[in-house]
Amino acid sequence: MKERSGMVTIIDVAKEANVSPSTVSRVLNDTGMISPATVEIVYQAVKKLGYEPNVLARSFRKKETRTILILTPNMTNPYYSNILSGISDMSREMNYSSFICNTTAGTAQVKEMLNMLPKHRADGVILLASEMGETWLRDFSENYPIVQCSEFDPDIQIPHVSIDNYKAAVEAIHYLIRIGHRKIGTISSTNRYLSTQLRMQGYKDALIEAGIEPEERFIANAGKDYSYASGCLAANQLLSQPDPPTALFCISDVLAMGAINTAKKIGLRVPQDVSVIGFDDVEQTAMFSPQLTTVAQPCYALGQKCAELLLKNLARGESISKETILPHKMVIRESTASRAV
Amino acid sequence: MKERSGMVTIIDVAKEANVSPSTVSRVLNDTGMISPATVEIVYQAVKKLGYEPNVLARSFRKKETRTILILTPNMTNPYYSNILSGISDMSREMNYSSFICNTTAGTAQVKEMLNMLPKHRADGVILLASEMGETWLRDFSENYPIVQCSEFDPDIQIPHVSIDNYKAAVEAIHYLIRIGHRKIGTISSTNRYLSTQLRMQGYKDALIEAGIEPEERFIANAGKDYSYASGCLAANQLLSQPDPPTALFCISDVLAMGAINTAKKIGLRVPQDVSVIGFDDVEQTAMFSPQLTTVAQPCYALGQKCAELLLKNLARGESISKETILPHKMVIRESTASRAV
DNA sequence: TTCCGTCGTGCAATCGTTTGCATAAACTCA
DNA sequence: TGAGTTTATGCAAACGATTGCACGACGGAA
Repeated sequence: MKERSGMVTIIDVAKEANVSPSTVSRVLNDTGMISPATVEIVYQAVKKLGYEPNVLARSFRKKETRTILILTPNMTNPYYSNILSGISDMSREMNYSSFICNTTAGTAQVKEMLNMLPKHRADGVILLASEMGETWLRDFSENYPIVQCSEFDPDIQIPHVSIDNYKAAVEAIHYLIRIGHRKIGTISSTNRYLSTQLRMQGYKDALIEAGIEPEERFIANAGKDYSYASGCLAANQLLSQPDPPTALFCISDVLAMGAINTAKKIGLRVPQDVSVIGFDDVEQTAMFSPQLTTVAQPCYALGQKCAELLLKNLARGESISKETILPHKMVIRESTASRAV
Repeated sequence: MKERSGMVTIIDVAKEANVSPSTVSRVLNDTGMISPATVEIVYQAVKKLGYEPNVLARSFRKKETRTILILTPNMTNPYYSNILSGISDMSREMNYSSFICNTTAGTAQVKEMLNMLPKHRADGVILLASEMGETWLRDFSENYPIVQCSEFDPDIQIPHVSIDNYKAAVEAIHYLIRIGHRKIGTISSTNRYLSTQLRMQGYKDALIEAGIEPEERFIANAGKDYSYASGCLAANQLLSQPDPPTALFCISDVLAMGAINTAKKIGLRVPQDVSVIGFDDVEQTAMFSPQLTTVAQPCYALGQKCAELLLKNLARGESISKETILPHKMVIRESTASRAV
């Protein structure tokens, strides 16, 4: 790699254009009044010298990085990667860059990464998937711009964007009941996400509302990781008991796929013997066979919205509304079938 | 959000510790000689005031951002997201941050993003999936540190990390031949990736080596996007002809899944009637049914290696070796079966 | 004691922009 | 024509860290 050709600064441009650095700066930033003639001259000098403003110097002076931090527990999971994609694209659209960081290691790592804000390495942060009970977050949010995506803690009023998980669950169960199911199980999780709690509540309430008493034996918990393997395990527990459920509401698509493959292994046909509903609607649900019936979350839009809220606050000082709910949608495909009542 | 409590600078720390700012700087950076006593005093002052160095000022002065740029055509595709994850984790380990940018819009967008380097917004760049023929890249690489992941152009000598695609394809075809297949088709793509070209060459050479003449009618091209839908289309073309192939070598797992589901739709059983091999070994291959036989790429490690090479160059001035090949691996699962000869 | 090398520290310049203030020129309007 | 206003520009001081250079103190060798 050859030595970078002597960096050209705003001073060089000023000299070339026979004006002061201030004027060049004003032209480039379109701030202050400058005559059209000068503008033209400056642009020509910029072009002639191939000047590129030093973002570092600019950021330093203006005390803004035009960069946001995104913390995600995982970036290979399609649910998160779609959100990340939404955030990322919207950021660029609004002339911001974004640092995406895995925080697999949990709270300690989150805290460590959040230090980027006091260090002036980022202007604001979007948190994906924070668990409940992190009260220290409130203090942090009083000092720095922050938006939470999908998950939040109702007791800690931090601006957040999500879907209505309770309603979504209720709708899913209603649908199963409507097509004739009475013995409806669920594969939930032991994590501390609000969404998990709300979906469980929706599941129970919808059953009760229909006059069906929720049964403990129809409820199974997958691991915190929402992994395929733990979906298999949970499904096995539910389906291999005597008088098993005829329908399963899973709180994620991956879990649902595990459930379906497990059902097949046990010798049950999906959807003829058991119906399965997933949650999220990640791409692979349509490639899976049978194609998954699921509750679709607008992941990409969720991400976009988070970025939009945060950046409008950063760039224009607009305050961030505490709660934004985006619409979900039941997508009925092949993994559910009606049952003669 | 309340006003950030008056930022504390290195000068405040210096005052508190009764030393000069230079000394504080030297303590914090562990550069130059300072007495243990002073070190102690400075650290106490830092702690007492809750001082966080202003990264912006530091970067500006040192002319380094400790940030790398990663350009990917897509971040939701699990193949890429695993690489990104590897890069990302390794960067953090080496105390660097990374900007991840989608460059869906193609070359123009790549060029635009690469401008972050002359603008001093990043110190180096990792390119995922560059197509061949981008000769302007050579000039760029002479001025800035750059590493290419997976794809590169042999005519443009830029440091790169990848697997041996030719050999991998040859192995896959050998395997199919060994288990009794003679009519072997391939689903390739019309993109301009070197990997595509090499895999095609490997496919043909392996057949010829085994005394089988490659037939045009056994070769189909999916779209440039490697999408599921285009995999379905290509498979349909291949399998619905008279005397169809008994095995399919697909250049990506998603394509393979499309092929398998299409085969099923046509009424062919996989693997009994037709064997299918994928490429990449993304997570979902194991959740798919039948589980996919495929050529595994070490995506995460690929990413790690790229980051390691780039960062060692950035941080320690080590030169980057032009070519790094990581091992691939055939993973035999359920989508292939031997055929009575 | 004198000389020299090493150690520990401070001074002040510097990095490239932005921006508050001052000012000169050009207009407006009575 | 002169006073007041607007327009266009330059000057110089920041921003917060790092770092080359200088200097005093100290220790050991001659």
